[in-house]
Amino acid sequence: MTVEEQMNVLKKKTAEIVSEEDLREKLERAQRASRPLRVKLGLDPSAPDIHLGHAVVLRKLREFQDLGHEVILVVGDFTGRIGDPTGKSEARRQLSQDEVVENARTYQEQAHKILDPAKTRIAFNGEWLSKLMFEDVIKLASKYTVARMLEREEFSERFREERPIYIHEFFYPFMQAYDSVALRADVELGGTDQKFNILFGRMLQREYDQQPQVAMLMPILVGTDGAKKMSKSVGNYIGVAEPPSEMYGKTMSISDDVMMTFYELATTLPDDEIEAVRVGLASGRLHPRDAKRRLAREIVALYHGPRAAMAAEEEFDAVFREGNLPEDVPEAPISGADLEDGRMWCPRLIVAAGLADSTSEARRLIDQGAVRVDDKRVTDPQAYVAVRPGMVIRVGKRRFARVRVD
RNA sequence: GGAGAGGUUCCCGAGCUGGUCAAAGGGGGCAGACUGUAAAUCUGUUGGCUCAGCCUUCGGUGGUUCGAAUCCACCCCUCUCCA
Repeated sequence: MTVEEQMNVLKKKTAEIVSEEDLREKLERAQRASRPLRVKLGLDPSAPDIHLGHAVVLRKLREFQDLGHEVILVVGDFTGRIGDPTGKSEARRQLSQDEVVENARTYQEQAHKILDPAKTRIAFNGEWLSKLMFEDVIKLASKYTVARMLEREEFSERFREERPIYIHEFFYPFMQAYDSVALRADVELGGTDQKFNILFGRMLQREYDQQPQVAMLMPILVGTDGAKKMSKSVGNYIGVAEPPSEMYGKTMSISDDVMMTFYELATTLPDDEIEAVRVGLASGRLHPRDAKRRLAREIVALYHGPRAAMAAEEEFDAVFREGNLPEDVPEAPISGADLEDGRMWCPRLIVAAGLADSTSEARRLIDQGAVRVDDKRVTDPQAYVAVRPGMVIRVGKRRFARVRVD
């Protein structure tokens, strides 16, 4: 493939490239020397579930792989023990080495749903960062000023709002940048929120007389709430490893406003088909619900195949449009010893079945008319329920349990 | 080291001339209604406890008081200014 053709593939759906000229030059040089580019992605090891937001970046990496380039996933085992200020108003919790290794394993497994495992290398940045001496760190730190560090939105905002910024957080960009130096990265990918860190890598590579890496910044996907960036800690994410029904349901729960964004960033539909959906919605010929159903099917199919997507849709319709029970209702073991005369106080039963955290919460749910036992609504928080094996307790629309008596 | 401002329930943020405070308001979560879907909107709810009552919460520890998120002492932490 020619360099221009590669450029066209790589530019597609990418928010920003710093700089395009550098990328073109690197591609040309790589082609002449028939040496693949080394493309780096840093992974935060604190939240091991890969979600659709990560997938945007991973798909771009996949394109690099398909163009014959080399992908290196850098697991921040070292940085994970420091905490990344990105997108956080507070410093992150520090992780133990065991947690980091376990998370990395999960990451790798999930990333391979998108990446080509044969062309993916995993590296742990502790490998080189833990070898640096205090003297080395001081030298690194002497290359950058506080004022420049505060250019970073995250820091300046906290500074302005008089919220704490800990000194060690300033080292995060250095560490990530040093990763690029250690790996001699040609390209680093990340969300647009990673711009500062990735550019920092360019700066540091120059200091080490390396050709600065190209920053490839991918758009940020909003979460299911339609407001904040998709992230595990906010809890507004759709994970690539989630079961089809969960994925389908979560997609159906996004607000109509962000539907098109999801079409663009979370599916692999060709541009003209996405455009057709947009036009259909705008003209009113396409019902928003139907557009969202299709979106949900596309997303599920991407990770579980088209058959699972159809099945998820059928189940969704059965459960939420018709109010039926889902395919597999989780079993809740109830100890026979807790029964009085074969009966149990309803709030207690709900808690025992794992459908509420406390009897207080269960009482409230009953008061609110959310509880059904075998399709019969329970309205009295004092009620006792005759417990039979196989009976189904439903709390709200989404929580179910089938009773098993042990 | 000195001076000042703060630390409140999941988050933000009132309260802080002592009881009427399990603590306003907003966000988020959950539920109900409606519906076009786990959209939107509206309403309710949001510490625990077999619950018209009781128990534990307002940075920590002690104290004053019949009674403390509210007053006092000491300690810990954050921010600002000075050095």
